[in-house]
Amino acid sequence: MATQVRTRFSPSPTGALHLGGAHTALFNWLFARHHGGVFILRIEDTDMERSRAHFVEEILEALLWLGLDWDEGPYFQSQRLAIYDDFIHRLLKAGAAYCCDCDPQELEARRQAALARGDKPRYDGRCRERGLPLGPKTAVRFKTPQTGITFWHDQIKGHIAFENQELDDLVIRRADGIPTYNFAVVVDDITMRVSHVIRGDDHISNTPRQILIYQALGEEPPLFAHMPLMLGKDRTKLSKRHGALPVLAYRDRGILPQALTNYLARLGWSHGDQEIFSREELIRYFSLEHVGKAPGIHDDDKLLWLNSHYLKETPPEELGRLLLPFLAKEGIHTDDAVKAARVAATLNKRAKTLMEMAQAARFYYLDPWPYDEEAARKHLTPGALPVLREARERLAAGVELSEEGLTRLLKDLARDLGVKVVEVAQPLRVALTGKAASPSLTELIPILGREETIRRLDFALRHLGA
RNA sequence: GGUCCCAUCGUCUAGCGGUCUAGGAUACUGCCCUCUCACGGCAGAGACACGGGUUCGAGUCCCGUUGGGACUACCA
Repeated sequence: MATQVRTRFSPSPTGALHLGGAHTALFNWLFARHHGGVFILRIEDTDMERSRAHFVEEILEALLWLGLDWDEGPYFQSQRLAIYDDFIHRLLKAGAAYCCDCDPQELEARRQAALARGDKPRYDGRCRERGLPLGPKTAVRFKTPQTGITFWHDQIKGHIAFENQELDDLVIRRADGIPTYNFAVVVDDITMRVSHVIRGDDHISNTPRQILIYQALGEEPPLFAHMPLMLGKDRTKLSKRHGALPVLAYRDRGILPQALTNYLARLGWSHGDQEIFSREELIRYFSLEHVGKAPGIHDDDKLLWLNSHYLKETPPEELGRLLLPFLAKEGIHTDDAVKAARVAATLNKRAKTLMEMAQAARFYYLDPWPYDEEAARKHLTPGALPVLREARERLAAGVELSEEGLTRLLKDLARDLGVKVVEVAQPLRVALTGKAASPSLTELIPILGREETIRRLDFALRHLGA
Protein backbone atom coordinates (compact mmCIF):
# COMPACT_ATOMS: atom_id res chain seq x y z
CA MET A 1 0.00 0.00 0.00
CA ALA A 2 1.38 3.35 -0.98
CA THR A 3 1.71 5.76 1.88
CA GLN A 4 -0.19 8.99 1.76
CA VAL A 5 1.47 11.98 0.18
CA ARG A 6 1.91 14.74 2.73
CA THR A 7 3.70 17.95 1.84
CA ARG A 8 4.16 21.13 3.75
CA PHE A 9 4.98 24.74 3.27
CA SER A 10 6.78 26.28 6.19
CA PRO A 11 7.41 29.98 5.94
CA SER A 12 8.95 31.97 8.72
CA PRO A 13 7.01 35.11 9.58
CA THR A 14 9.98 37.42 9.36
CA GLY A 15 8.65 39.11 6.26
CA ALA A 16 5.87 39.02 3.72
CA LEU A 17 5.32 36.07 1.41
CA HIS A 18 7.33 36.89 -1.68
CA LEU A 19 7.53 35.31 -5.10
CA GLY A 20 10.07 32.68 -4.14
CA GLY A 21 8.00 31.52 -1.20
CA ALA A 22 4.86 31.41 -3.31
CA HIS A 23 6.77 29.34 -5.86
CA THR A 24 7.67 26.62 -3.39
CA ALA A 25 4.26 26.80 -1.72
CA LEU A 26 2.65 26.25 -5.12
CA PHE A 27 4.80 23.26 -5.99
CA ASN A 28 4.05 21.64 -2.64
CA TRP A 29 0.37 22.34 -3.04
CA LEU A 30 0.26 21.02 -6.60
CA PHE A 31 2.14 17.88 -5.67
CA ALA A 32 -0.22 17.18 -2.79
CA ARG A 33 -3.31 17.89 -4.86
CA HIS A 34 -2.05 15.82 -7.78
CA HIS A 35 -1.64 12.83 -5.50
CA GLY A 36 -4.78 13.44 -3.52
CA GLY A 37 -2.57 14.03 -0.51
CA VAL A 38 -2.41 16.49 2.32
CA PHE A 39 -0.92 19.97 2.24
CA ILE A 40 0.24 21.23 5.61
CA LEU A 41 0.96 24.79 6.62
CA ARG A 42 3.50 25.34 9.33
CA ILE A 43 4.76 28.63 10.64
CA GLU A 44 8.43 28.52 11.60
CA ASP A 45 8.51 31.22 14.20
CA THR A 46 11.35 30.08 16.40
CA ASP A 47 13.25 33.24 15.63
CA MET A 48 11.54 35.31 18.29
CA GLU A 49 13.65 38.31 17.44
CA ARG A 50 12.45 38.73 13.91
CA SER A 51 9.07 37.02 13.81
CA ARG A 52 6.01 39.26 13.71
CA ALA A 53 2.38 38.31 14.12
CA HIS A 54 1.19 40.56 11.33
CA PHE A 55 3.43 38.73 8.88
CA VAL A 56 1.57 35.53 9.74
CA GLU A 57 -1.69 37.22 8.81
CA GLU A 58 -0.24 38.51 5.58
CA ILE A 59 1.20 35.16 4.61
CA LEU A 60 -2.11 33.39 5.16
CA GLU A 61 -3.92 36.09 3.23
CA ALA A 62 -1.51 35.78 0.33
CA LEU A 63 -1.78 31.98 0.19
CA LEU A 64 -5.55 32.17 0.25
CA TRP A 65 -5.56 34.80 -2.45
CA LEU A 66 -3.45 32.50 -4.60
CA GLY A 67 -5.92 29.71 -3.93
CA LEU A 68 -3.40 27.59 -2.05
CA ASP A 69 -5.57 26.18 0.69
CA TRP A 70 -4.08 23.91 3.33
CA ASP A 71 -5.54 20.82 4.92
CA GLU A 72 -3.69 20.94 8.23
CA GLY A 73 -2.39 23.81 10.27
CA PRO A 74 -1.26 26.39 10.52
CA TYR A 75 0.97 24.83 13.12
CA PHE A 76 3.24 27.17 15.03
CA GLN A 77 6.65 25.97 16.10
CA SER A 78 6.54 28.37 19.02
CA GLN A 79 3.72 26.26 20.45
CA ARG A 80 5.52 22.98 20.08
CA LEU A 81 8.47 23.58 22.36
CA ALA A 82 7.60 20.64 24.62
CA ILE A 83 7.71 18.30 21.64
CA TYR A 84 11.16 19.48 20.63
CA ASP A 85 12.36 19.04 24.19
CA ASP A 86 11.23 15.42 24.16
CA PHE A 87 13.30 14.77 21.09
CA ILE A 88 16.25 16.66 22.53
CA HIS A 89 16.21 14.35 25.53
CA ARG A 90 15.95 11.32 23.30
CA LEU A 91 19.11 12.43 21.54
CA LEU A 92 20.87 13.32 24.78
CA LYS A 93 20.00 9.97 26.29
CA ALA A 94 21.22 8.16 23.22
CA GLY A 95 24.50 10.05 23.39
CA ALA A 96 23.86 11.55 19.98
CA ALA A 97 23.91 15.08 21.34
CA TYR A 98 25.71 16.95 24.07
CA CYS A 99 25.55 20.14 26.02
CA CYS A 100 27.83 23.03 25.22
CA ASP A 101 28.52 26.14 27.22
CA CYS A 102 30.89 27.84 24.84
CA ASP A 103 30.44 31.58 24.81
CA PRO A 104 28.70 32.68 21.62
CA GLN A 105 30.90 35.72 21.32
CA GLU A 106 34.02 33.64 21.65
CA LEU A 107 32.66 31.26 19.06
CA GLU A 108 32.05 34.13 16.71
CA ALA A 109 35.57 35.42 17.25
CA ARG A 110 37.01 31.98 16.48
CA ARG A 111 34.85 31.83 13.38
CA GLN A 112 36.17 35.14 12.13
CA ALA A 113 39.72 34.11 12.90
CA ALA A 114 39.32 30.89 10.91
CA LEU A 115 37.83 32.81 8.04
CA ALA A 116 40.70 35.27 8.11
CA ARG A 117 43.15 32.39 8.01
CA GLY A 118 41.29 30.98 5.04
CA ASP A 119 40.21 27.95 7.05
CA LYS A 120 36.80 26.42 7.11
CA PRO A 121 34.98 27.91 10.10
CA ARG A 122 33.65 24.97 12.00
CA TYR A 123 32.99 24.20 15.64
CA ASP A 124 35.93 22.30 17.08
CA GLY A 125 33.84 20.07 19.31
CA ARG A 126 35.56 21.11 22.49
CA CYS A 127 32.49 20.35 24.63
CA ARG A 128 31.89 17.01 23.00
CA GLU A 129 33.24 14.80 25.72
CA ARG A 130 32.79 17.08 28.71
CA GLY A 131 29.49 15.53 29.73
CA LEU A 132 27.97 18.86 30.70
CA PRO A 133 24.48 18.72 32.20
CA LEU A 134 21.61 20.57 30.59
CA GLY A 135 21.48 23.89 32.38
CA PRO A 136 20.01 27.31 31.85
CA LYS A 137 23.08 28.56 29.99
CA THR A 138 23.88 25.52 27.90
CA ALA A 139 23.09 24.93 24.29
CA VAL A 140 22.71 21.44 22.88
CA ARG A 141 24.79 20.30 19.94
CA PHE A 142 24.26 17.36 17.66
CA LYS A 143 27.13 14.89 17.59
CA THR A 144 27.81 14.70 13.88
CA PRO A 145 29.63 11.55 12.77
CA GLN A 146 33.13 12.53 11.68
CA THR A 147 33.48 9.84 9.07
CA GLY A 148 31.33 8.36 6.40
CA ILE A 149 29.13 9.81 3.73
CA THR A 150 25.56 11.03 3.91
CA PHE A 151 23.59 10.89 0.69
CA TRP A 152 20.11 10.79 -0.67
CA HIS A 153 18.35 10.47 -3.96
CA ASP A 154 16.88 13.85 -4.59
CA GLN A 155 13.58 13.70 -6.48
CA ILE A 156 14.69 16.57 -8.66
CA LYS A 157 18.47 16.71 -8.60
CA GLY A 158 19.30 13.04 -8.39
CA HIS A 159 22.03 11.57 -6.23
CA ILE A 160 23.64 14.03 -3.82
CA ALA A 161 26.33 13.12 -1.30
CA PHE A 162 28.25 14.91 1.41
CA GLU A 163 31.24 13.79 3.40
CA ASN A 164 30.33 13.87 7.08
CA GLN A 165 33.67 15.39 7.92
CA GLU A 166 32.57 18.53 6.10
CA LEU A 167 29.88 18.98 8.71
CA ASP A 168 30.40 20.16 12.26
CA ASP A 169 28.42 19.74 15.47
CA LEU A 170 25.52 22.08 14.93
CA VAL A 171 23.53 23.63 17.73
CA ILE A 172 20.08 22.05 17.82
CA ARG A 173 18.79 23.79 20.92
CA ARG A 174 19.82 27.24 21.86
CA ALA A 175 20.74 28.23 25.41
CA ASP A 176 17.34 29.88 25.71
CA GLY A 177 15.66 26.53 25.13
CA ILE A 178 14.43 27.29 21.62
CA PRO A 179 15.30 24.67 19.01
CA THR A 180 17.16 25.74 15.91
CA TYR A 181 15.84 25.40 12.41
CA ASN A 182 17.55 22.18 11.34
CA PHE A 183 16.30 20.35 14.40
CA ALA A 184 12.79 21.74 14.59
CA VAL A 185 12.24 20.92 10.94
CA VAL A 186 13.18 17.32 11.44
CA VAL A 187 10.99 16.89 14.51
CA ASP A 188 8.09 18.54 12.75
CA ASP A 189 8.43 16.54 9.59
CA ILE A 190 8.58 13.36 11.64
CA THR A 191 5.61 14.15 13.84
CA MET A 192 3.56 15.57 10.97
CA ARG A 193 4.42 12.50 8.90
CA VAL A 194 5.59 14.56 5.96
CA SER A 195 6.33 12.27 3.03
CA HIS A 196 7.93 14.73 0.60
CA VAL A 197 10.00 17.72 1.50
CA ILE A 198 9.84 20.06 -1.49
CA ARG A 199 11.87 23.20 -0.94
CA GLY A 200 14.33 25.57 -2.55
CA ASP A 201 17.75 24.19 -3.37
CA ASP A 202 19.29 26.70 -1.00
CA HIS A 203 18.43 24.01 1.56
CA ILE A 204 20.58 21.33 -0.04
CA SER A 205 23.43 21.89 2.35
CA ASN A 206 21.05 21.55 5.31
CA THR A 207 19.81 18.20 4.11
CA PRO A 208 22.73 15.99 5.17
CA ARG A 209 22.56 17.45 8.69
CA GLN A 210 18.87 16.72 8.83
CA ILE A 211 19.27 13.21 7.51
CA LEU A 212 21.87 12.55 10.19
CA ILE A 213 19.37 13.68 12.82
CA TYR A 214 16.73 11.35 11.40
CA GLN A 215 19.21 8.53 11.61
CA ALA A 216 20.19 9.36 15.18
CA LEU A 217 16.51 9.34 16.04
CA GLY A 218 16.01 6.04 14.29
CA GLU A 219 13.52 7.56 11.90
CA GLU A 220 13.12 7.12 8.18
CA PRO A 221 13.78 10.42 6.37
CA PRO A 222 11.15 11.68 3.94
CA LEU A 223 11.85 12.01 0.24
CA PHE A 224 13.59 15.25 -0.64
CA ALA A 225 13.02 17.38 -3.71
CA HIS A 226 15.08 20.51 -4.09
CA MET A 227 13.63 22.84 -6.62
CA PRO A 228 15.69 25.44 -8.44
CA LEU A 229 15.73 28.89 -6.97
CA MET A 230 14.12 31.90 -8.54
CA LEU A 231 16.72 34.50 -9.30
CA GLY A 232 16.52 38.20 -9.96
CA LYS A 233 17.68 39.89 -13.15
CA ASP A 234 21.20 40.02 -11.77
CA ARG A 235 21.04 36.26 -11.25
CA THR A 236 21.28 36.39 -7.50
CA LYS A 237 18.71 35.09 -5.07
CA LEU A 238 15.46 36.94 -5.57
CA SER A 239 14.89 39.70 -3.07
CA LYS A 240 13.20 43.05 -2.66
CA ARG A 241 15.85 44.89 -4.55
CA HIS A 242 14.98 42.99 -7.74
CA GLY A 243 11.53 44.42 -7.70
CA ALA A 244 10.32 41.03 -6.51
CA LEU A 245 7.40 42.30 -4.58
CA PRO A 246 5.45 40.56 -1.87
CA VAL A 247 2.64 38.47 -3.31
CA LEU A 248 0.04 40.89 -2.02
CA ALA A 249 1.72 43.71 -3.91
CA TYR A 250 0.97 41.85 -7.12
CA ARG A 251 -2.64 41.64 -6.10
CA ASP A 252 -2.69 45.37 -5.37
CA ARG A 253 -1.15 46.03 -8.73
CA GLY A 254 -4.01 44.27 -10.43
CA ILE A 255 -2.46 40.92 -11.20
CA LEU A 256 -4.97 38.07 -11.22
CA PRO A 257 -4.19 35.08 -9.00
CA GLN A 258 -4.64 32.67 -11.92
CA ALA A 259 -2.01 34.61 -13.83
CA LEU A 260 0.46 34.52 -10.98
CA THR A 261 0.02 30.81 -10.27
CA ASN A 262 0.24 29.99 -13.97
CA TYR A 263 3.41 32.04 -14.19
CA LEU A 264 4.95 30.50 -11.10
CA ALA A 265 4.02 26.99 -12.18
CA ARG A 266 5.82 27.40 -15.50
CA LEU A 267 8.94 28.65 -13.81
CA GLY A 268 10.98 25.52 -13.34
CA TRP A 269 8.29 23.18 -14.53
CA SER A 270 6.84 22.45 -17.93
CA HIS A 271 4.40 20.27 -19.73
CA GLY A 272 5.58 20.13 -23.32
CA ASP A 273 4.88 23.37 -25.14
CA GLN A 274 1.83 24.33 -23.14
CA GLU A 275 1.91 27.79 -21.60
CA ILE A 276 -1.62 28.36 -20.36
CA PHE A 277 -2.92 26.06 -17.67
CA SER A 278 -6.17 26.07 -15.79
CA ARG A 279 -5.92 25.17 -12.15
CA GLU A 280 -7.31 21.72 -12.93
CA GLU A 281 -4.71 21.14 -15.63
CA LEU A 282 -1.95 22.22 -13.30
CA ILE A 283 -3.08 19.65 -10.75
CA ARG A 284 -3.56 16.95 -13.36
CA TYR A 285 -0.19 17.41 -15.08
CA PHE A 286 2.11 18.41 -12.25
CA SER A 287 4.94 16.06 -11.48
CA LEU A 288 8.40 16.32 -10.02
CA GLU A 289 9.95 14.57 -13.03
CA HIS A 290 9.29 17.61 -15.15
CA VAL A 291 10.76 20.07 -12.73
CA GLY A 292 14.03 21.36 -14.16
CA LYS A 293 17.29 21.71 -12.29
CA ALA A 294 18.43 25.10 -13.50
CA PRO A 295 17.47 28.26 -11.67
CA GLY A 296 15.03 30.61 -13.33
CA ILE A 297 15.08 34.35 -13.59
CA HIS A 298 11.97 36.27 -12.73
CA ASP A 299 10.52 37.94 -15.82
CA ASP A 300 7.86 40.53 -15.20
CA ASP A 301 7.03 40.70 -18.92
CA LYS A 302 5.93 37.10 -19.01
CA LEU A 303 3.78 37.57 -15.92
CA LEU A 304 2.19 40.60 -17.54
CA TRP A 305 1.52 38.64 -20.70
CA LEU A 306 -0.24 35.91 -18.74
CA ASN A 307 -2.16 38.52 -16.82
CA SER A 308 -3.42 40.16 -19.98
CA HIS A 309 -4.42 36.74 -21.22
CA TYR A 310 -6.53 36.11 -18.13
CA LEU A 311 -7.89 39.65 -18.25
CA LYS A 312 -9.20 38.88 -21.72
CA GLU A 313 -10.66 35.60 -20.56
CA THR A 314 -12.44 36.87 -17.51
CA PRO A 315 -16.15 37.52 -18.15
CA PRO A 316 -16.95 41.28 -18.18
CA GLU A 317 -19.31 41.00 -15.22
CA GLU A 318 -16.57 39.55 -13.07
CA LEU A 319 -13.97 41.90 -14.45
CA GLY A 320 -16.20 44.86 -13.62
CA ARG A 321 -16.51 43.67 -10.06
CA LEU A 322 -12.76 43.23 -9.79
CA LEU A 323 -12.24 46.68 -11.26
CA LEU A 324 -14.28 48.55 -8.65
CA PRO A 325 -11.61 48.74 -5.93
CA PHE A 326 -9.06 49.86 -8.49
CA LEU A 327 -11.39 52.59 -9.67
CA ALA A 328 -11.67 53.71 -6.08
CA LYS A 329 -7.91 54.09 -5.98
CA GLU A 330 -8.27 56.41 -8.96
CA GLY A 331 -10.65 58.47 -6.90
CA ILE A 332 -13.70 57.05 -8.63
CA HIS A 333 -16.02 55.81 -5.93
CA THR A 334 -18.80 53.87 -7.55
CA ASP A 335 -20.61 50.66 -6.84
CA ASP A 336 -22.23 50.51 -10.26
CA ALA A 337 -21.04 47.07 -11.25
CA VAL A 338 -23.12 47.08 -14.42
CA LYS A 339 -21.38 50.12 -15.82
CA ALA A 340 -18.03 48.84 -14.61
CA ALA A 341 -18.64 45.64 -16.56
CA ARG A 342 -19.39 47.59 -19.74
CA VAL A 343 -16.31 49.73 -19.17
CA ALA A 344 -14.15 46.68 -18.53
CA ALA A 345 -15.38 45.04 -21.70
CA THR A 346 -13.86 47.89 -23.72
CA LEU A 347 -10.59 47.84 -21.83
CA ASN A 348 -9.78 44.18 -21.24
CA LYS A 349 -7.70 43.91 -24.42
CA ARG A 350 -5.91 47.16 -23.74
CA ALA A 351 -4.62 46.76 -20.21
CA LYS A 352 -2.09 44.43 -18.69
CA THR A 353 -3.26 44.91 -15.11
CA LEU A 354 -6.40 45.98 -13.33
CA MET A 355 -4.55 49.04 -12.18
CA GLU A 356 -3.80 50.04 -15.75
CA MET A 357 -7.38 49.32 -16.64
CA ALA A 358 -8.67 51.62 -13.93
CA GLN A 359 -6.36 54.37 -15.10
CA ALA A 360 -7.55 53.94 -18.65
CA ALA A 361 -11.14 54.01 -17.42
CA ARG A 362 -10.91 57.45 -15.85
CA PHE A 363 -12.48 59.27 -18.78
CA TYR A 364 -15.65 57.21 -18.46
CA TYR A 365 -16.26 58.71 -15.06
CA LEU A 366 -14.39 61.99 -14.97
CA ASP A 367 -14.27 65.04 -17.25
CA PRO A 368 -11.65 64.42 -19.95
CA TRP A 369 -10.17 67.87 -19.58
CA PRO A 370 -7.66 69.26 -19.33
CA TYR A 371 -6.83 67.42 -22.53
CA ASP A 372 -3.62 65.65 -23.15
CA GLU A 373 -1.54 68.49 -24.51
CA GLU A 374 -0.06 66.80 -27.50
CA ALA A 375 -3.32 65.12 -28.44
CA ALA A 376 -5.17 68.43 -28.34
CA ARG A 377 -2.50 70.26 -30.28
CA LYS A 378 -2.58 67.64 -32.96
CA HIS A 379 -6.28 66.91 -33.26
CA LEU A 380 -8.29 69.68 -31.64
CA THR A 381 -7.45 72.30 -34.22
CA PRO A 382 -9.67 74.92 -35.81
CA GLY A 383 -9.86 72.59 -38.76
CA ALA A 384 -11.68 70.12 -36.56
CA LEU A 385 -14.50 72.54 -35.82
CA PRO A 386 -16.80 71.33 -38.60
CA VAL A 387 -16.32 67.73 -37.48
CA LEU A 388 -17.20 68.47 -33.88
CA ARG A 389 -20.12 70.68 -34.85
CA GLU A 390 -21.58 68.20 -37.31
CA ALA A 391 -21.09 65.28 -34.96
CA ARG A 392 -22.82 67.19 -32.20
CA GLU A 393 -25.77 68.04 -34.44
CA ARG A 394 -26.26 64.52 -35.71
CA LEU A 395 -25.95 63.07 -32.22
CA ALA A 396 -28.47 65.58 -30.97
CA ALA A 397 -30.71 64.72 -33.90
CA GLY A 398 -30.93 61.21 -32.61
CA VAL A 399 -28.39 59.03 -34.38
CA GLU A 400 -28.75 55.54 -33.03
CA LEU A 401 -26.12 54.81 -30.36
CA SER A 402 -25.29 51.35 -31.62
CA GLU A 403 -22.20 49.88 -33.14
CA GLU A 404 -23.77 50.12 -36.61
CA GLY A 405 -25.35 53.51 -36.06
CA LEU A 406 -22.10 55.05 -34.88
CA THR A 407 -19.97 53.39 -37.52
CA ARG A 408 -22.30 54.88 -40.10
CA LEU A 409 -22.08 58.28 -38.40
CA LEU A 410 -18.29 58.28 -38.65
CA LYS A 411 -18.31 57.18 -42.30
CA ASP A 412 -21.03 59.61 -43.32
CA LEU A 413 -19.34 62.46 -41.53
CA ALA A 414 -16.08 61.77 -43.30
CA ARG A 415 -17.78 61.49 -46.65
CA ASP A 416 -19.90 64.61 -46.21
CA LEU A 417 -16.97 66.71 -45.03
CA GLY A 418 -14.66 65.27 -47.61
CA VAL A 419 -12.08 63.97 -45.13
CA LYS A 420 -10.78 60.60 -44.06
CA VAL A 421 -12.49 58.68 -41.29
CA VAL A 422 -9.45 59.02 -39.11
CA GLU A 423 -9.72 62.79 -39.42
CA VAL A 424 -13.15 62.76 -37.88
CA ALA A 425 -12.37 60.08 -35.36
CA GLN A 426 -9.35 61.66 -33.76
CA PRO A 427 -10.85 65.06 -32.93
CA LEU A 428 -13.88 63.31 -31.51
CA ARG A 429 -11.69 60.97 -29.50
CA VAL A 430 -9.74 63.79 -27.92
CA ALA A 431 -12.93 65.71 -27.20
CA LEU A 432 -14.52 62.71 -25.54
CA THR A 433 -11.58 61.03 -23.81
CA GLY A 434 -8.92 63.71 -23.64
CA LYS A 435 -6.44 61.38 -25.29
CA ALA A 436 -5.28 60.32 -28.72
CA ALA A 437 -5.71 56.64 -27.87
CA SER A 438 -8.78 55.00 -26.45
CA PRO A 439 -11.26 52.22 -27.01
CA SER A 440 -13.18 52.45 -30.24
CA LEU A 441 -15.57 55.39 -30.46
CA THR A 442 -18.38 53.09 -31.42
CA GLU A 443 -18.11 51.27 -28.13
CA LEU A 444 -17.25 54.15 -25.87
CA ILE A 445 -19.97 56.56 -26.92
CA PRO A 446 -22.86 54.27 -25.90
CA ILE A 447 -21.34 53.96 -22.45
CA LEU A 448 -20.89 57.71 -22.12
CA GLY A 449 -24.47 58.21 -23.25
CA ARG A 450 -25.94 60.76 -25.60
CA GLU A 451 -26.24 63.58 -23.11
CA GLU A 452 -22.71 63.30 -21.75
CA THR A 453 -21.26 62.92 -25.24
CA ILE A 454 -22.94 66.11 -26.37
CA ARG A 455 -21.81 67.89 -23.22
CA ARG A 456 -18.22 66.97 -23.93
CA LEU A 457 -18.50 68.04 -27.55
CA ASP A 458 -19.91 71.38 -26.47
CA PHE A 459 -17.02 71.85 -24.14
CA ALA A 460 -14.55 71.07 -26.92
CA LEU A 461 -16.32 73.50 -29.19
CA ARG A 462 -16.07 76.24 -26.59
CA HIS A 463 -12.46 75.24 -25.98
CA LEU A 464 -11.80 76.00 -29.63
CA GLY A 465 -13.54 79.32 -29.24
CA ALA A 466 -16.59 78.44 -31.23
C1' G B 1 38.48 30.23 0.62
C1' G B 2 35.63 25.40 1.42
C1' U B 3 31.33 22.34 0.30
C1' C B 4 27.32 21.63 -2.82
C1' C B 5 24.10 22.78 -6.99
C1' C B 6 23.51 24.43 -12.02
C1' A B 7 24.64 25.41 -17.56
C1' U B 8 19.67 25.22 -24.95
C1' C B 9 17.53 31.96 -28.08
C1' G B 10 17.77 38.41 -23.70
C1' U B 11 13.98 35.59 -20.54
C1' C B 12 10.70 30.97 -19.45
C1' U B 13 11.39 26.38 -21.67
C1' A B 14 10.76 21.51 -25.30
C1' G B 15 14.51 17.93 -26.05
C1' C B 16 14.83 11.90 -21.95
C1' G B 17 21.62 9.03 -28.54
C1' G B 18 19.56 9.20 -34.68
C1' U B 19 12.85 12.12 -36.12
C1' C B 20 17.52 18.81 -34.47
C1' U B 21 19.61 22.67 -41.08
C1' A B 22 17.23 22.49 -32.39
C1' G B 23 10.57 23.30 -31.43
C1' G B 24 7.11 26.57 -28.47
C1' A B 25 6.25 31.01 -25.45
C1' U B 26 7.67 35.92 -24.08
C1' A B 27 10.20 40.33 -25.28
C1' C B 28 11.97 42.74 -29.88
C1' U B 29 11.42 44.14 -35.43
C1' G B 30 8.43 44.28 -39.95
C1' C B 31 3.81 43.53 -42.59
C1' C B 32 -1.58 42.81 -42.48
C1' C B 33 -6.25 44.06 -40.01
C1' U B 34 -8.00 48.99 -38.40
C1' C B 35 -11.48 55.45 -36.35
C1' U B 36 -6.60 55.81 -32.47
C1' C B 37 -4.42 52.46 -29.04
C1' A B 38 -4.66 47.68 -28.10
C1' C B 39 -6.22 42.70 -29.57
C1' G B 40 -5.63 39.26 -33.46
C1' G B 41 -3.04 37.12 -37.92
C1' C B 42 1.53 36.45 -40.69
C1' A B 43 6.78 36.92 -41.11
C1' G B 44 11.82 37.94 -39.23
C1' A B 45 15.91 37.97 -36.09
C1' G B 46 17.63 35.16 -31.89
C1' A B 47 20.54 29.48 -28.28
C1' C B 48 22.90 23.83 -27.55
C1' A B 49 29.37 28.01 -22.73
C1' C B 50 34.30 25.73 -24.15
C1' G B 51 37.63 21.41 -24.58
C1' G B 52 38.33 16.38 -24.43
C1' G B 53 36.39 11.59 -24.54
C1' U B 54 32.42 7.22 -25.22
C1' U B 55 29.59 5.90 -29.74
C1' C B 56 28.54 4.18 -36.47
C1' G B 57 26.11 8.73 -34.52
C1' A B 58 25.97 13.68 -28.79
C1' G B 59 22.12 19.38 -27.39
C1' U B 60 21.23 14.52 -25.15
C1' C B 61 26.23 9.97 -21.69
C1' C B 62 31.35 10.64 -19.01
C1' C B 63 35.58 13.82 -17.55
C1' G B 64 37.79 18.51 -17.32
C1' U B 65 37.75 23.92 -17.95
C1' U B 66 35.09 28.28 -17.63
C1' G B 67 30.95 30.81 -15.88
C1' G B 68 26.86 31.50 -12.55
C1' G B 69 24.39 30.46 -7.97
C1' A B 70 23.46 28.63 -2.95
C1' C B 71 25.28 27.48 1.68
C1' U B 72 29.10 28.15 5.07
C1' A B 73 25.12 31.32 12.50
C1' C B 74 22.93 29.64 19.50
C1' C B 75 18.60 32.98 11.14
C1' A B 76 15.23 30.19 8.65
